[in-house]
Amino acid sequence: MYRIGLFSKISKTTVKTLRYYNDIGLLQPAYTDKANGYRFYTTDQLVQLHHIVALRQMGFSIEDILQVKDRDKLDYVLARKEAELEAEIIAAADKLSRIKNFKNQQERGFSMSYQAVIKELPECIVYSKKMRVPNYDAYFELVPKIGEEVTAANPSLKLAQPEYSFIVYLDGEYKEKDFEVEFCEAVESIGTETDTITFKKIDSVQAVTVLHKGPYNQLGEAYAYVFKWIEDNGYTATGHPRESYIDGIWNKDNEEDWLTELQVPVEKPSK
Amino acid sequence: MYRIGLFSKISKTTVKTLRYYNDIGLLQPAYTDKANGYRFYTTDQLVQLHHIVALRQMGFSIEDILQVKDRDKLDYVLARKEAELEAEIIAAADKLSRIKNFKNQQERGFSMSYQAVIKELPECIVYSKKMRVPNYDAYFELVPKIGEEVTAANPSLKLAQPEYSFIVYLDGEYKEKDFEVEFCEAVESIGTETDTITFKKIDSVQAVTVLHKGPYNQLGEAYAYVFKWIEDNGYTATGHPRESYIDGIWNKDNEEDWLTELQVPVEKPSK
DNA sequence: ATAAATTCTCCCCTAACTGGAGAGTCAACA
DNA sequence: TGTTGACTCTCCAGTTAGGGGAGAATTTAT
Repeated sequence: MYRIGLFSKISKTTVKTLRYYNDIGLLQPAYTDKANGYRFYTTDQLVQLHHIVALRQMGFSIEDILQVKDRDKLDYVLARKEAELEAEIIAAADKLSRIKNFKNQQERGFSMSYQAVIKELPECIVYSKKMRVPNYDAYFELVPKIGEEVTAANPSLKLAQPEYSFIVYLDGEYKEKDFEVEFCEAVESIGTETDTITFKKIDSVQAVTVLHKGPYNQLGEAYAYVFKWIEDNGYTATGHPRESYIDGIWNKDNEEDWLTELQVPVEKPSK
Repeated sequence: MYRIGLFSKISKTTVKTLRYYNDIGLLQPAYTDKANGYRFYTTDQLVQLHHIVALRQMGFSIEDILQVKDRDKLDYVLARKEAELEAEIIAAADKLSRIKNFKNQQERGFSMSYQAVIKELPECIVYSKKMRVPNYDAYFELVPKIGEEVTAANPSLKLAQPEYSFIVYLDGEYKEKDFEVEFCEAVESIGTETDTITFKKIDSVQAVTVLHKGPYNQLGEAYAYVFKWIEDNGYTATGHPRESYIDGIWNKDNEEDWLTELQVPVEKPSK
């Protein structure tokens, strides 16, 4: 019979941990003195504790170890933990990749410091209109007219909150002039369509996003950055990029203050 | 100016998180209404938050991000986090390796279920005697005599607490009879040596340990297990194995109750 | 005017312990 | 026998990065 201090040295486990394991019922001392509360351990507990530590070193939580006392659940818990660890390695490698990418970008002293963030874009309902425009300015002149057209056909239709309007480039590549685009604006519900305007539900999707501050003719840099980022970090683009307009001519006079979020749907290939 | 709910949707960040970031001073709203405590955000905060989220997705803690506001510390924090992530990947791979090893062992239905645990063996002072013995029984008959010899030369010398005596095999390989061994017993301080007995300090060392319950002639299985484990899990043995005697003839009559901890100093090769 | 939605603060919860306070207990030494 | 000093006890608070929920106040919509 060893008292807790000696047993802690034999087992190389702290006294605090032994008391904690006692409290939560993971490892009971062989005997507890009723009068003074002293815990007494034997080599039986040493064997049990050795087993517990072995499982802890495999990464199991204490909850898991309590479960595993039921031998039937062992296989299940083992398999689950294995999958968890594999996911953990992937997640850490992903972070590492981002950091290396960031350091690289710093060293090269990119003119603008973009930051990629992965988000889940929630599903939404939009009305959409496809068109060919010669340049950005022409596009932004058209937008209010589209709004009027939709309101004419759907007088009580409301825009979604927060407002979310974006453009999708239908050309295979990025262009600065004469491009085929689809304008989308999120609304609360599906309305009645017109010749040129359709409604659709867009499913939620994972996307890498970048904020671009400044005029639209510099968006090219943001595109370059984000597509390089996607490649460098082992993702794959799975949809058309969206430009979501946050601040623009409608609320900021100075082009330098315009704010746009570039969103590119991506997936991480499993292997 | 957006209220918190709307801003939370725009930024895809929960209201709870925004309030928390406000509390800890990571992201202040543009304006807080004194009368009702309402927080108001602008697109300025959107840009800041985007940056924060990017750093969080690289794995930085909030503490780190607060530090990084001081641009000088950025490089240092980046490098440290990189090292941490690499260590994390190694640790997870290590756990995974142990689990796979454990599953394997289960399937093969090993006769005895050994469990390997890695521990730091603390430094200690021992007296030591080298000798050649024909077998275990002869060895255990000699041990008390060594004790007497040491006590004769050092009447006031005390054994370390907990008691720690072990045998080191000096032959290159494991043998069951006629082996060259070094007997060591931990004591409180260095004493005066004799012809055959020397004192030395043993540095702390990392070791993989296995508990063996039963008679000594079955220790061979434990050796086989532990050396296979070392190889399977990518470690390297860096010293002689020690047998530490916990329960034995001196306190247990039945051989089946004897308990021995096999300790093999190891290192994890860095690459 | 009333109902519904939004926001506020405050408190508790997480995992696996660690650190410390204050009090009681034990063994050794003078 | 008294007194240290070592040991042990319980209880409380803190760690991360928020999540859940209560109850109250305010704002918005009907």
